[in-house]
Amino acid sequence: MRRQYPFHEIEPKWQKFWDEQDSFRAWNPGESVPESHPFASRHKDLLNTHNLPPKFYALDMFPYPSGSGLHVGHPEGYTATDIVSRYKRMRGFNVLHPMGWDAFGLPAEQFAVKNNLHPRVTTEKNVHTFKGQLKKLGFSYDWSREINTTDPAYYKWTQWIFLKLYNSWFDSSSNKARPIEELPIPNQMTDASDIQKFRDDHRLAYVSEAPVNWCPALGTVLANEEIIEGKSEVGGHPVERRPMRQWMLRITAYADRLIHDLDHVNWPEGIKMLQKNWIGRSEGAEVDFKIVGSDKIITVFTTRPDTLFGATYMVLAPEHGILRDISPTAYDATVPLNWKGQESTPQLSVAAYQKAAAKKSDQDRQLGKVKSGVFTGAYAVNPVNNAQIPIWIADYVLSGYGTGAIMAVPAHDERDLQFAQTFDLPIIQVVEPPAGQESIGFIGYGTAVNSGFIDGLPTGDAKIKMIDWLENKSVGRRMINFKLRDWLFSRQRYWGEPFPIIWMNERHFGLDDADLPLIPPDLVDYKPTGTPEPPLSKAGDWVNIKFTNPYTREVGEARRELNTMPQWAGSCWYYLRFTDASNSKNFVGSEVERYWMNSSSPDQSKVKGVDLYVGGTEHAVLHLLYARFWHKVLFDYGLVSTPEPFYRLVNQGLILGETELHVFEGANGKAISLTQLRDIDEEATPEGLRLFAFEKASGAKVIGRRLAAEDVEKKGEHFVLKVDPSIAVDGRSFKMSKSRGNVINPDSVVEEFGADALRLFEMFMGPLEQVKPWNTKGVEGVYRFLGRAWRLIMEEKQDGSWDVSAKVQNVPADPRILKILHETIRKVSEDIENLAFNTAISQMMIFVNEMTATEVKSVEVLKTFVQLLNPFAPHLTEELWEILNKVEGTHVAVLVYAPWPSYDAALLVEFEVEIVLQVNGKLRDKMKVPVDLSSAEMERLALANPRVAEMLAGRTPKKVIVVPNKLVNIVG
RNA sequence: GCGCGCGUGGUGAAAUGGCAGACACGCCAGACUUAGGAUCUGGUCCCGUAAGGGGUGGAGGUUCAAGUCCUCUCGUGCGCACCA
Repeated sequence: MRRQYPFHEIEPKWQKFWDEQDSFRAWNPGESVPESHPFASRHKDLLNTHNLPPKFYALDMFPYPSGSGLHVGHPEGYTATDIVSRYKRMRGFNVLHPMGWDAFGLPAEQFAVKNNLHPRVTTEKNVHTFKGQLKKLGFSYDWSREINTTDPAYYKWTQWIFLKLYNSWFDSSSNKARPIEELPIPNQMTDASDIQKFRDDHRLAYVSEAPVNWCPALGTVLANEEIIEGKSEVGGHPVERRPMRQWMLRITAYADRLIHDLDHVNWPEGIKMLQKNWIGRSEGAEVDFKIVGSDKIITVFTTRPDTLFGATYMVLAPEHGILRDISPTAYDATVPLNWKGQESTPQLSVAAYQKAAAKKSDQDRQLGKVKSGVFTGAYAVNPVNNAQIPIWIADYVLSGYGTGAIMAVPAHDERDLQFAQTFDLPIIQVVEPPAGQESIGFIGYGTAVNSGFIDGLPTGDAKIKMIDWLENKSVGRRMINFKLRDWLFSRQRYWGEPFPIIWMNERHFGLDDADLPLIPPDLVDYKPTGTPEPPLSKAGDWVNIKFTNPYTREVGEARRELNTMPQWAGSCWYYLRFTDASNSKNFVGSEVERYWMNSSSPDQSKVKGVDLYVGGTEHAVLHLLYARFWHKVLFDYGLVSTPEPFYRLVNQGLILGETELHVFEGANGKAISLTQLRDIDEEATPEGLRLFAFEKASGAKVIGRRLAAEDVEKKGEHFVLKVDPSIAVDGRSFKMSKSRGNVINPDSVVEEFGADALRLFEMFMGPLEQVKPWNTKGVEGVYRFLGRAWRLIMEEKQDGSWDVSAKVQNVPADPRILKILHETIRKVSEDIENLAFNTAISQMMIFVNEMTATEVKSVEVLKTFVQLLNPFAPHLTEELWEILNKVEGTHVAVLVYAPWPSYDAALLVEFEVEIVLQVNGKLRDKMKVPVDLSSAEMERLALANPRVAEMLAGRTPKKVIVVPNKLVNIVG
């Protein structure tokens, strides 16, 4: 296609200019701004008093620099924050808009292993590619603050924060993290090694031997959060449970705060909900059950203590530690008697069942399948009625939640009912449902029955009375439980932050801050070992060191921790580092942190944290939860000044591949033109047609093969399907993927249409938060719009070069145009604040359409319009700004720091408004009346209208509704 | 199964309870052109020659007035999934 305007010259020109001028530099408190910088001239007054203007922190989720380069999904969110950043800069804010690289992680290492390259090398290469691609899109990043999580100068502080966690315990009385030295030691504890162990058990970063998710294919353990349907999130490999010694972070201590503080941030409700569900708070009670013939007690957690009288058996998770103690006979041998004490067919031994359960993947343990379990031979005593109930083990009870044991109330729990029916266990109704509902299997709230002292109480009251009773008798207590588990924080990987931890005599010690960063050894072979032994074990010199025990001063052979941190570590605090990226003394300077993370202007008094954070929903739970957790620990120490990191969060919607047409036979469809499909042109090969036939649930007959070139006929300019005219065609969009062949490369879009068109299109597609398909024709549409805007000012000469149009003149604005201009100022300003970029662009299109039709074009008006368009299409507008300034004969200043236009409300006042006349709610006519006409007068005019009279057909109006300046509705 | 969101032209979408379909794609017609995958102008929800009527997944409801609010229902997307 012919170029609409010379973007190929304009874009590199201004990118170079911005680079050289350092236009987008954000200034920290205490920094001196060079007089030559446009920021200085814009904020002369403030800088004279050594003050900075109000800040605005617009943050993108920094990318993982993958080998395949930028994807069109990246620029979507980046453009949104860039528009806001440029807008805020013009509004006079000191804008922090940074970018960096989340460069540790599995894919980099896997790629490196496969191609026999060091991950550092491939990472550097990928970062270079990404950065080049981003620069070509004209984002206003302050590149002086670029950070990379794999840079020792950065991960030094990641390790430092880890040590903070390591050297802390959670004081539940003050609900805060405190230094481990302040942990109260039990009086009777005097032995130094006991004390050390006691402390180790309370650290926010601790070592656990619990069963973890081991992924043999990846050669590492994974966090619960990284497992989807029993498979690894990365690669989809099977995962098995096995006990391993791992580092955990005590995120559960913060569960309550992580829920509550969501009330104070401006996030999408859906994301708040996801986090709340993930944390999974539930209120209930713990109940202690005595075991018959033993002095042991089993504690269960229940949200329905009111159903305690209906507990007819108890179930323990297979991994429950008490099993060996309570069922010595049944543990290794089969139980000869069933739970009723009768002889029965032999069942598995407890040990055998445990073994079988451990092998099962999570998927095999899913709901809906037949429940399995074995009787342990032991009985527990129900504290409310002293009934002896059999104790079973079953894998439908999870070891990681609550106490790993439940009281089973089959009458009022779906799973317990299923289990009871399978094993013929008693079912006792204890809740009477509202009328008309089946009582057995009823799980809602009703009235207590067959329940002694709580009979007749509604469920809510019954719960309270039961808990009071339990607490009185010291056999139970009020309890809140969370689904959230502690965060498995170690990985058996090379390409991650090494732990600043040393092991000596089976004890771990944290490094001193002075020893950071701890840099990993340069291995020749950093491939996973295929066993739980991390790759770092291969670096003998690095691993084995002499160490002095800081407590005992004992010197000896020690070993470094061989695990590395997960990829999430670096992204947990990068937004803080951006505020002070080159600070070598601190993870971030406190004055700087306060400036950027807190409100600094009165009108933003509620804004705490990053002002705007835009990214994909894929991080709705993990990254955002982890980062909030770290932030809160830092907050407890006063190292950051806000309880939450991100004030306003927005999720951009996924961009799907271009719509594919799917064809059916037999339904009531018609042959359609295929020009919407870009790949069909004269050069198209049969393979090039992205056209598939597929089966539709409605039963339309399927063509059953991929369409070929023969199926398409050329009619004039268009291609038409040569299929039966009774064919139905359906359009569908899919996620972009290499295998589907529908990935759009931003580079090729920039090449063909320019960066401004790509930016504009991604914003024009629809609401930012919505999922939407790519459409190359749509890019052409906004590209044409930019061309029209360019041609408002420029004219093409015979030789193809451009010159200022003679229609552009130094004249006052036409009043009609002025009104549209001010409407556009208002609409664009409001829409940017609301991130409604699509409608802002629509308004600017309306303006350009109007302006195109005028003969003489006022420079002043055009300049204002160019300012409005600038955040969206920065290159084109800088060029036009320069040209218009020349025409006007004014001093050329960079548009980046030009003040944002304000609209004149007086110009928007209407003198006449169009009133809609309705009869019985139906539009019948319209009339023009002076603005703010009285209701009585409007009514009179409406009734006098001939169309209205006609529609009333002589009836007397029963009622007349008058909405001032809007409509009159006559009910007749 | 549970939770949340979304259903508007051929397509992407607009619409503080007040004229449904702004803006754009596509399509149709015209102008200018050696040419047009450039540009410009006009048209384009459905039925109807028209008057008029119908129309925001479906069925009800509230209201003078519903795409918008309520109830039910169907479809679809996302998330969680034996969490006691």
